[in-house]
Amino acid sequence: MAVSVKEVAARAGVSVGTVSNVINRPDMVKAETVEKVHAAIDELGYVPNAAAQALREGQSRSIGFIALDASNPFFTDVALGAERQAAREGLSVLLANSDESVERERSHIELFERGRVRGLLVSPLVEDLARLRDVRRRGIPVVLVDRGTEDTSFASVSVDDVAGGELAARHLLDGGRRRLAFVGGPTSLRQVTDRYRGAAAAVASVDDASIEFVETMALSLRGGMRVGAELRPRVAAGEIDAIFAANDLLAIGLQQGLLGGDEPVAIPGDVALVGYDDISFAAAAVVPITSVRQPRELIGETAVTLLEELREPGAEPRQVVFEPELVARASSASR
Amino acid sequence: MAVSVKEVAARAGVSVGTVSNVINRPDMVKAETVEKVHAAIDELGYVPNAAAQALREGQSRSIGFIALDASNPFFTDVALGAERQAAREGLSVLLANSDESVERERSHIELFERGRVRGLLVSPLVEDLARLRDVRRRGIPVVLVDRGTEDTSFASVSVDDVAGGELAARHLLDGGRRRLAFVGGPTSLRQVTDRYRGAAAAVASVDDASIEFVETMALSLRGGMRVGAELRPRVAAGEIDAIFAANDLLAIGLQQGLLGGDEPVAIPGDVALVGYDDISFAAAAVVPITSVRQPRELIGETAVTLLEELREPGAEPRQVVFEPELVARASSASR
DNA sequence: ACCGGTAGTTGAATCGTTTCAAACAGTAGG
DNA sequence: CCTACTGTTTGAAACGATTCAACTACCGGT
Repeated sequence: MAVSVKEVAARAGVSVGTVSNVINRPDMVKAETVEKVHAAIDELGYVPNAAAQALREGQSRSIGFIALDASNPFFTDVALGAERQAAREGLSVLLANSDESVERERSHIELFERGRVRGLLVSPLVEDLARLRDVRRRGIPVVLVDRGTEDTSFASVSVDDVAGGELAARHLLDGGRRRLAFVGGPTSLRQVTDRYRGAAAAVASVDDASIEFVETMALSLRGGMRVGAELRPRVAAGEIDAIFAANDLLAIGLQQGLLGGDEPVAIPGDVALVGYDDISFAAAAVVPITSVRQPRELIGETAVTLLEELREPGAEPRQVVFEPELVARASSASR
Repeated sequence: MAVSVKEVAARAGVSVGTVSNVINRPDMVKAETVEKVHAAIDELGYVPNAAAQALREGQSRSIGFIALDASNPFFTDVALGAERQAAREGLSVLLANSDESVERERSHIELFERGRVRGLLVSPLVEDLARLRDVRRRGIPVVLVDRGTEDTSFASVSVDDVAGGELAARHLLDGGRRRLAFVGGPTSLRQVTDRYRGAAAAVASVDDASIEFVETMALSLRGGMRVGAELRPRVAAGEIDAIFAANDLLAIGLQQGLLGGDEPVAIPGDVALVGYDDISFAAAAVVPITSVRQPRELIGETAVTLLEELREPGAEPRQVVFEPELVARASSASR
């Protein structure tokens, strides 16, 4: 069905080797021949078969990117950065969505491994990195994205989530808040626990301040709305005067939950709100949301760079950590 | 480097054919042999090479999905639906982002064609479908997503954008608005022109109503903000009392532009706002945005189904058209 | 002892591309 | 006329999985 080098060769009246040379090293072929072959390629609509190339080369020209949640704009921006850098090196990025499901993460890893991708960027779901270690042992370089780890045998690009959590909590404390709630989950996500730890550290340094951990099932709009509605009476009762959400989707949902219903509370009047990631929708919310910004596209670019570094023989895996930055908006204004 | 059937065969003390049989038709192999082979597979960490399989089969188990803008939650939801349906059929979906760039669209089409994907779902950028016709001629089935076409030789899944535009405009007119503005662009996108046409038709049926086309560079938050700021004085001057945005990203940006600056206007007091797609952020905006809803995940699922249908010999390409639905929120309340 | 049949296993051929040693044609130098 | 060399082209081998005709071993029946 599909056109192969063989047909092109026959049409141009040369051998398959020559066709391949025309494509890959045209300067060692006579100009006249090059022309003949190109004519044949165009006439037949020849498109090289990537499967055959990958088989020959031992690996494909693609990088696999497994995101925690592709519907979170944070990850699409990271992916955009990765694509950009990959394009510069003549590679492409295939995006897969683990949707916070361990099972899907597993099946995507396998899919990419079967595809002999050139490398894997993973925003890993679980604390257990054993599976990724297996992948690496089989010769596929792995870079962890948005997640640092003590295991320095992995290359990683991350943002200091403990510092980010501290930044957020300190900002709330500086604004005069004392009864904080941290909303996030599942606790199996490192991002969630680190951000909480940072916030808790900041809170511990202030005498009369406290922080409470409110666990959610997922870092989603929906999850936030539910918790927001639950927390509303407690805010009204003065038990909570500030909420730090583990990401912006959650924060936006929380805001909806808090502002909805029969007896909405005021933001920032009754309660201050801080999110994380600074996705573009955070600024567009009912009350613009203060957020901890991460250099999203830079994270993606750097991940691809680290991946390419890993391929050099004897290369040491690097851990790159960026610093987060607080973007203050109306949702956390002092009272 | 990587482990192949050959090594597995050697380790298990059988031939390569037997290893393959164990994997693909275990019931014709002696139980004892199956066990031996599985042991070898586990010990060596064998992962089948998808490139070799694809080469042999003539095509891969993956479907390519080229989205107009992967950072638009609308498309990630469509992709989610597609993935779900694909998973049911044992396939996977590879996502690529054309970012409203014709050049990137072209390069992704080529990438997928090289990869001999099983089919292509495309949300096409340009009116010119010639390139897709070439792809199809080379034997790769194509389904157009979110875009109908007169060319009935293409299978497509779309939502009636003319009806959607009419729905939006009629809603605004019913609310007493008369001086409408349609904001969208580029005009090369069918979605944009169809939605405008529908709106214009509704406006034409009301005597003293008018509609104006305001063109933007892209359907993005940023583009909306810019136009919103530009339109603000004209709204204040009473020249415009309703805005229909070609999608929700634009609408959210517009809202920010209208509400910002020194002399913000009131929504829906001074101007009503309607968006399109009903992405989850629309409801979370400063003023919750009325929007025309499309069955996002269903679109994705249906696209995959149509693709599989196309593979059956002699199958006729189907055009599926869904009906849009208006979701009224605060941004378009009557005065 | 021979035939037919069943169950299990084998290994060569195939897919499309790239590589590389070898072949070839032509030219300059001796 | 031979040698050495350059520039160009060739065709077979290799990558890994699957398929399928051919083969082996064994059993039951005659």
